[in-house]
Amino acid sequence: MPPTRERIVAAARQLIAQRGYRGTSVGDIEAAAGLSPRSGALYKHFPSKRAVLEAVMAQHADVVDEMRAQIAVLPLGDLRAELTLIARWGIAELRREHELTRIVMKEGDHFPELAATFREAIVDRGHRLAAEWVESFAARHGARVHDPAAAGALLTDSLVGFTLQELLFGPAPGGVDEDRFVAAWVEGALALVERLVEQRSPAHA
Amino acid sequence: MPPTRERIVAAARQLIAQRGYRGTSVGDIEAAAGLSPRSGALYKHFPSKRAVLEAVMAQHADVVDEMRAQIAVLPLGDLRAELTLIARWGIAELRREHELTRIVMKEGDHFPELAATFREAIVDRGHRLAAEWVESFAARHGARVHDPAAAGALLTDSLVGFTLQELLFGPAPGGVDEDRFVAAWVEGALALVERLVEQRSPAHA
Amino acid sequence: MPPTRERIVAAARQLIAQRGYRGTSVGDIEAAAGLSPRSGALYKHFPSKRAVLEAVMAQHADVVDEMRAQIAVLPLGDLRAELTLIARWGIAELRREHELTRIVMKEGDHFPELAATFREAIVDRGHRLAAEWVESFAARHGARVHDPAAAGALLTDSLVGFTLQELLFGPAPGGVDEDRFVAAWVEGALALVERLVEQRSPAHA
Amino acid sequence: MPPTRERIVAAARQLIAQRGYRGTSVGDIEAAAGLSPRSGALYKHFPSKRAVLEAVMAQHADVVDEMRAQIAVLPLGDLRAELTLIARWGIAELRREHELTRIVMKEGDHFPELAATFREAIVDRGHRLAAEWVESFAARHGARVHDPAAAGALLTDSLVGFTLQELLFGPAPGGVDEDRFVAAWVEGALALVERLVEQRSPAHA
DNA sequence: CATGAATGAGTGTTCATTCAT
DNA sequence: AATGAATGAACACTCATTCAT
Repeated sequence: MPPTRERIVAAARQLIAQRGYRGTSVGDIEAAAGLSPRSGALYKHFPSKRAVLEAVMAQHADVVDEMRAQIAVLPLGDLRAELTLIARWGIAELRREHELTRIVMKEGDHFPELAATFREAIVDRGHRLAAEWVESFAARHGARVHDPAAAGALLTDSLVGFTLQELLFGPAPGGVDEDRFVAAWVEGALALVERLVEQRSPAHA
Repeated sequence: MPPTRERIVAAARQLIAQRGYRGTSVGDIEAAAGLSPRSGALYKHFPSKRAVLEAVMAQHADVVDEMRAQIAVLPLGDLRAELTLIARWGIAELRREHELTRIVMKEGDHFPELAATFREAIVDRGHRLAAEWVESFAARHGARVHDPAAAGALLTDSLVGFTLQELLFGPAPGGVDEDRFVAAWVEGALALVERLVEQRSPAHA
Repeated sequence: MPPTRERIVAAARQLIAQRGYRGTSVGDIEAAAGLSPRSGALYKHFPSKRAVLEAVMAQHADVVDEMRAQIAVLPLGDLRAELTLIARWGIAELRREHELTRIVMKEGDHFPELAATFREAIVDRGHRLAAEWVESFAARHGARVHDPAAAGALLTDSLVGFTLQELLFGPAPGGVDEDRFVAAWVEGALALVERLVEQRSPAHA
Repeated sequence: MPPTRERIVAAARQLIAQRGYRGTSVGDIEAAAGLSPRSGALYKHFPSKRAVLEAVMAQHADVVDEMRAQIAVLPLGDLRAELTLIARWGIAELRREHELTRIVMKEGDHFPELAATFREAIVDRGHRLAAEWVESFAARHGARVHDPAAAGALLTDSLVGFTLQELLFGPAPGGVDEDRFVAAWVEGALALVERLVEQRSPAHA
């Protein structure tokens, strides 16, 4: 059994993601961590309820570091295959952060540093990665793109939008599932980058 | 001054969007509605706190109906102009629902009917509108599209993703603003639908 | 329809007997009196909730006066028949006062004058009547009784005990019903007064 | 100092007997139990206010068991002495249950199980004991009684009536005190059982 | 390190009462 | 005379936090 402190953090992350910060009582966390509920045992490990939430967010930095490592390994072969991989990987990553995302959605207003951390670690990084990919693609075709950041944001935000809706509402009954969405996204991405390269390369020449 | 009941609903919408349902006390709502706080005056107009939240969500149906009306008036001329208008209008609509969206993000878990209503009224409708637009565009070019629903979801979700991030984190400092995002979106949409039409149209063969 | 004031008193008596004073809200009384609940309409007729209770008790004096009149009419024939009549009439009277009795049981602590009034009007009167009957019976047999008040109390309190239990617990399932209780009471009363007369008359002679 | 739980039960019994269930606030009970009022400390020991009332009634089962033990020890010598003892003991027992009785009178409507428990534990038991006594008395004289249950109810209910009036109104000023009432009761009981035996015994024929 | 008891502030809700209409 | 809205004080109950053991 992991040490009590870690059990508390894990329990808190799960509960807060489900019920929100105010909706989760210290007693709930204690119970879920295997302590006797309402005993105050949590306070041997954290000075306050809020400190537990901060620990939950802090724990998150590690996760983000893992992500960075994985990204380097992306294969470069068939363009369509590459884009499909990117899309799937992005969705998977966002899903892995469901709980943290939920917490940010629920408590971001009250814990702005928390929201800021999350944005830098996940969102901004995603935008930057996508922008870099667009630029590198253009470079591979000897072209330059007018606004690669915007293109990156577009590619990223559509994945984010899809995932957040799934998170908020569950899978749509009769809606577009991941496979179809990814297929559409790949087609759109392909169309976009090819058009960007076409548009700009003649002008540049 | 609008009648008390309406003031209560307005106050509740704002407060709950900011602080969440549990974070907003009946006394807070009363105070914000110009009643004396902790007086229980709210209960002359609603049987419970929860009923206030339901009224907040109900109020929303009207908004959606307005949307439908506006959409019919969309001009059909220059394609790029049309898409720009669609994007701007979609973002504006989603922004208009910021508060409701916030409430759904914070309380969707606890009030599933609320989330379901929101999904049907806003998200699903958006998807359907976009899918219809794609199909009508293809029809205008005598073509058919493989998976118009997926294309519609893609177009919609990217706007949703953009707006939700803005909502969650505020405007990104040094990030992509609405103008640039819309420009990228229009380009992407254009590229996508043209490619879809080419791929599928018999003319292509 | 009787005037509002009377409807309020009637409604209050019933409700307070059922639910107690604190368990009955002004709104309940208003509703039961045909006024719109929680409107405060009661206060056009009474200065306070407590004043309503006082009016309920005051109304009671009339009832007691009726009792006095009936008692004179008691027939004097067969002794067993006479006692049976007394028992049945006593039980009936106590039952007629069920609601007031309930109120006294529930609220007597808080409204001592109310309890005192009730005692004088019902209990003490019963005791006195019974004592007088015992004495007159002894006189009819040319005897005197040692403690007619105690004998009267005994005869009265057994009826009271029977009725109060019925009131508190409802009719006992498989218990002794009114007919059997009255039969036993008559037998007991007969045995008692005959013994009292025997005991004392020889000593007196 | 007895443990907190017991102090709460004791305080609750007293307060509820005086003021009724609704008239007694959790804060009142806490204060009377030596806890800080309105602190919610009671909820460490009971899940709800109602549970406290139930504990008060449950406590009562022990008392009844004691009664049964005492009754077995009743001496069998002089009949008049035996009856006097029975009467005094019965009155004493009923007085010991004054608080519980008050609670049943005030709250029996709202807590029917409570009233039912009380009835079975106290009233029905009393009736049965008295009926058995009458039968055993008749048996001692080789006779049988027509309706021993009714006779038992008569003997019991007169004691109950006496005690309830005392409870409701306090000792009557200038009324019949316990000594005189008991004397009358013994005389009545004696007269009754002797008459029942005469009536029914074959010796009478 | 863990527990049970305690505390005081707070929550949603009810209610007697007042007042303008 | 009756109503609907408003008020402030109460109530049952919850919770974050502290402390002695």
